[in-house]
Amino acid sequence: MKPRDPNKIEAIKKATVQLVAQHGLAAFQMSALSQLTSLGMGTIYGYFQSKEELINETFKALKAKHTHSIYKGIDPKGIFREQFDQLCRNYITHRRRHHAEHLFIEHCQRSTFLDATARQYDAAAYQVLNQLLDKGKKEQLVKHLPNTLLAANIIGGANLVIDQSLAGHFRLTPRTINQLVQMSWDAIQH
Amino acid sequence: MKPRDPNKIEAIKKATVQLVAQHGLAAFQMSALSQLTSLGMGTIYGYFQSKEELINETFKALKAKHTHSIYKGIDPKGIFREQFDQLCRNYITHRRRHHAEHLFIEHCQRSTFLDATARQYDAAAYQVLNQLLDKGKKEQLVKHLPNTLLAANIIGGANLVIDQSLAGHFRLTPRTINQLVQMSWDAIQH
DNA sequence: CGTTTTACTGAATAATTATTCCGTTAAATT
DNA sequence: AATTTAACGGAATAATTATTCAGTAAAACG
Repeated sequence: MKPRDPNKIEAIKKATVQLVAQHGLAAFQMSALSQLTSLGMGTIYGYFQSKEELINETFKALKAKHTHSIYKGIDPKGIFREQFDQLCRNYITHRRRHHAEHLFIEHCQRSTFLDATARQYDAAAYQVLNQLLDKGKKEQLVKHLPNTLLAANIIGGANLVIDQSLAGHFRLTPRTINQLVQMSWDAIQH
Repeated sequence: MKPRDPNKIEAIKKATVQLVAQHGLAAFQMSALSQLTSLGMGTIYGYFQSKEELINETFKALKAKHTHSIYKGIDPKGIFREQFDQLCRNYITHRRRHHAEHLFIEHCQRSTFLDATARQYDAAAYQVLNQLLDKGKKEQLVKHLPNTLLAANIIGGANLVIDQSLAGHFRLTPRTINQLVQMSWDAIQH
């Protein structure tokens, strides 16, 4: 019975991300979604059973996509410092380019909308970073601290800077990105 | 006409913080607030004109309180490294002890609830940190980078670690707090 | 072409949730 | 203690917002 036009599915998800990123989950209404997509209410409910399902499906799709694309382009045989650099840059670039998606994810994580399946998609995202940090420790390049601590410094710092930058309070240039990565490196290096 | 019992005002604000921190602004309902405070709906509306006013008043009160208490206990004549340490520790301690309040603030900041007045309370919070960083640069102890970059690393890292810790994924001990502060120092030091 | 099937629309309905308002209780004043 | 005044509770109402469904258009099929 369900229609299955992939273009519409994607359009609906995309608009959902945009609206939630812009005004928060609290203000996200199906009627606004209908307007933004120029689709009737009924059409949207043809593709998603409920608002909750829509949020969860959108979340899972994004999370899978992100996990995949942040960890690519890293030479598995390269030297550690270069791998670290590449990873930082990937993350920064990705978060800047897909900022609305990251905001959407964070809104969801702080809400009660997500079901159990969706929450599982979350843990997987840190796996490759952990492996990299472990390798760095073995080579005596990285402090022997819990990965949680190391990762928090890298990710947390980057997130705040990027948010400031996209809010117009700071200008991110190739130069300042270098400085940011260097700071993270100084923080974790042995 | 308005009743003015300060105990009730505080009780209402406190419950608001708790509920929003727990389930997000999207799920925050006045009826839940009535239940948690054991006050009738009418009573709450005697103290606050609307849900929106309630959120804004609660936000402003918290923001003012936090800004004040995070920057205290720092010896203005002490040496820089000790001031930096104290500030980091203040922030970490405060965010741990008042985690729900910090979450509430972040939920508000990402929403459309806040009015113009409330948003002004936000900028003031960074002022003392900026002064400290400027001093550090003058003494050649801190990298000559924009404060936004330096601050983001300190605050961003701490936030993530504390959130992980309160979610039960990591144990913060005096030892790991030291390590966290040391990482921040390594990140910003010249 | 007529017929059937499928997708779509959006006003109508249902469900949820903010807000009001009046009866009641407690406190203050005389 | 009688009377006035202020605070409170919570069911009733109003407003908002999710969801449905009967009608319509478009596509697929013979």
